[in-house]
Amino acid sequence: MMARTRGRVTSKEVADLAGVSQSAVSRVYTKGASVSAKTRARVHHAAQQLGYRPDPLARTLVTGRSRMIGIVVGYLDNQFYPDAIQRLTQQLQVCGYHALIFMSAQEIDNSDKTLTEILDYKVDGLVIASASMSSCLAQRCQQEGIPVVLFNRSQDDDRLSAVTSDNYSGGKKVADHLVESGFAKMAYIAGREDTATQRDREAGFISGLARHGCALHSRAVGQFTRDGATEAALYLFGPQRRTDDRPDAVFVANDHMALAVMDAVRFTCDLSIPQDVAVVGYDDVPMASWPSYQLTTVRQPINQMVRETVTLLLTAIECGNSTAWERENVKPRRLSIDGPLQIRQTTTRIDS
Amino acid sequence: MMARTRGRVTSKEVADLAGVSQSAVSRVYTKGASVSAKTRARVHHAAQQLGYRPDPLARTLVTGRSRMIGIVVGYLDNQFYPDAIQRLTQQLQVCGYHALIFMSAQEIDNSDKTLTEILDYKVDGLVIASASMSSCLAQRCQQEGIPVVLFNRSQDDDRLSAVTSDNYSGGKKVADHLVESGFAKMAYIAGREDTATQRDREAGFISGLARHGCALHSRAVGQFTRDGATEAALYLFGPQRRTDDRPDAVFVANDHMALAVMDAVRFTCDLSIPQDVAVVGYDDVPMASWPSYQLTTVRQPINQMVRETVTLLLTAIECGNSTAWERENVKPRRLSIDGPLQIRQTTTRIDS
DNA sequence: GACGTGTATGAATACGTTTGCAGGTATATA
DNA sequence: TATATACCTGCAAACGTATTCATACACGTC
Repeated sequence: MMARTRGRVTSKEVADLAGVSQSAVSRVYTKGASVSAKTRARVHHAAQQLGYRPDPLARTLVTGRSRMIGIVVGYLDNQFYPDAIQRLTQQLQVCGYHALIFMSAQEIDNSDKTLTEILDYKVDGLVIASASMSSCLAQRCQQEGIPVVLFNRSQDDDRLSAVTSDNYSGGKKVADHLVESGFAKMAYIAGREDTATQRDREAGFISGLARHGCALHSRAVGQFTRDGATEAALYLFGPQRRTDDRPDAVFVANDHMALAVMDAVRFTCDLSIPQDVAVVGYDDVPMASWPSYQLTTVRQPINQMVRETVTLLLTAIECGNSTAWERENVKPRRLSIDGPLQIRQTTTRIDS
Repeated sequence: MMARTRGRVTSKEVADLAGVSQSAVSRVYTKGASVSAKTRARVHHAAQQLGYRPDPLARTLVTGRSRMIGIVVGYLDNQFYPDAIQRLTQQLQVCGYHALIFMSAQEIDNSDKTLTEILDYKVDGLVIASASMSSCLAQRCQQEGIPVVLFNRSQDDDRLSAVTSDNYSGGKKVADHLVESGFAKMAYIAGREDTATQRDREAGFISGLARHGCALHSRAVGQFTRDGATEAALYLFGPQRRTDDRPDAVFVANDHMALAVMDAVRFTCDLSIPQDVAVVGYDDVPMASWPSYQLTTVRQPINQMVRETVTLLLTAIECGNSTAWERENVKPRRLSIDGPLQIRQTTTRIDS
């Protein structure tokens, strides 16, 4: 292994050492090309000797494919996303792709600029896990011909593929569980009202309650943020609220908020969980199972979601040329995967 | 704004429309090149009309600079890292760079493969925040001529720049605080023994204790993982330990572990914090200030660390050519930034 | 009017790779 | 032996940009 002092080793140098043409060494490294066993061996030997590795950028320039997938994410406060990113990255790596992670800033115009920059880098596909992404991006990607999959985020625009858990069904399961556990005055703390995720979870919850002849007792909006959730909890359970008007159970639109709600309920409102209030979340982030919280929650089948996301994206990418299949198989698909209710102590009635 | 149906708009097309040479349009987009106001205007106009954006990959191919910084990170379970990544990404974006995030897998050989892949993508610099990175990577990067900064991770090999908080001083502050608060039997739960971060925090703690005439009562290793910390806590505070041999305070090498310790102490060992045991962490992750924990901890001055990291990296990158400064200014620097002790309720003696 | 100085420009080349094309060699078939 | 077939191989042209070099031009200055 001979180390080059300056610059990279090029395929030309390998070719010279191996006594073949530059094309030959290129073909050795391009899968499916026709090359004899003899030259392959000679090239491999020369390459190893020189420490040669093909330059992916140069390759991208001519092939148009970068083997890079952009992942767009808003904030990483909510533990669900680091977790998802980690698994997505690994899964993509297994398939020979690399993940480019972008953080979309809060402002709309800025996120549009971010998108443009992503596209400039010629990613082969895009996973969008950020709620704050403007919807017009869809059009632009479609236009540039790069596949997009929304992750844990649906949208009205059904020209985009999306992978989510079955939010509606999840909400329903929560309703069933709470009613069957004997809770009566149900509250809901919503996420951002402009997201389908929020709407579906709430709709499922309401419909589930209705099936049992129940209705929502009260409602507040937490915007999917910790601060928002804290505020919402104070509105529902704060001292200004009459005790007989206080909900005895609350379904919070995600765990990130639910943990904040639990803290507010316990330490600011001085109430017990679940004796005074039952709490249910959504996601099953790692912290939900920590002893301090033991939060009942709908588990997002994250491994399955990741697997489906990658599959969807890669088939879309790899069928991008065959015009016959193109219309058939690349047609946007919307997967919603069912996740189980993980029952823990925040909803466990203590019969005393 | 005329949308192209197939492929990208090239500088040649812009040149043709503007009636200038391709060189001219290139010069318009390369800072510091000499272009007349007239042609600049014509090019801009044509570019806008066609929706032209320079291709960063092609640019990289010829300049050798990608304006990309690789960030290598191990796991994202520890909330400190998502937080750091978020800020690093934003700070880099401000400086006109993009962050490529890589997750180094657990195995050593795999992490080496990861590194190779990073270098293939021609990043201009590298931030390494992963403890599991083999040290030989240093050599390889130095050799390839790309600057590296270790973030929150020091190393024996002093050919690398590193930005950390002042771990030694932090450990000392913890000792001062615990002694002054009246605790007597001090325990320590260590991170991975092969990291300088771990060693420095412990050394500072021990030395601080010594200054007050105290010594460590007991010690366990948590490996920087939640499970490891739980196990360590059970070893120190589990039922098998005689009450008079039980530590009354424990300094845990980071918050990620400290939260696990608190859970184990409270819910498995059935002890009160801080009445039975005081707990101190390191990092000041968001959860440390949540009402459920209220963890006393050494705050990492993360904003300052990020700023210094970016500065260090970018000066190294941008002085890479001038051979005069090169030896002087690119010489590896090791910054350790002091962080305050954030006192909360896990160490607040209740005088009863 | 000659001459230097500085700026603006285009032609051409390089960056490292893939790939269409045409030729070339070997093996198999008639 | 001639011919078809398959498989390899090298040449050369891309991909989209930055940059060197030589030239052309404008502008003062002596």
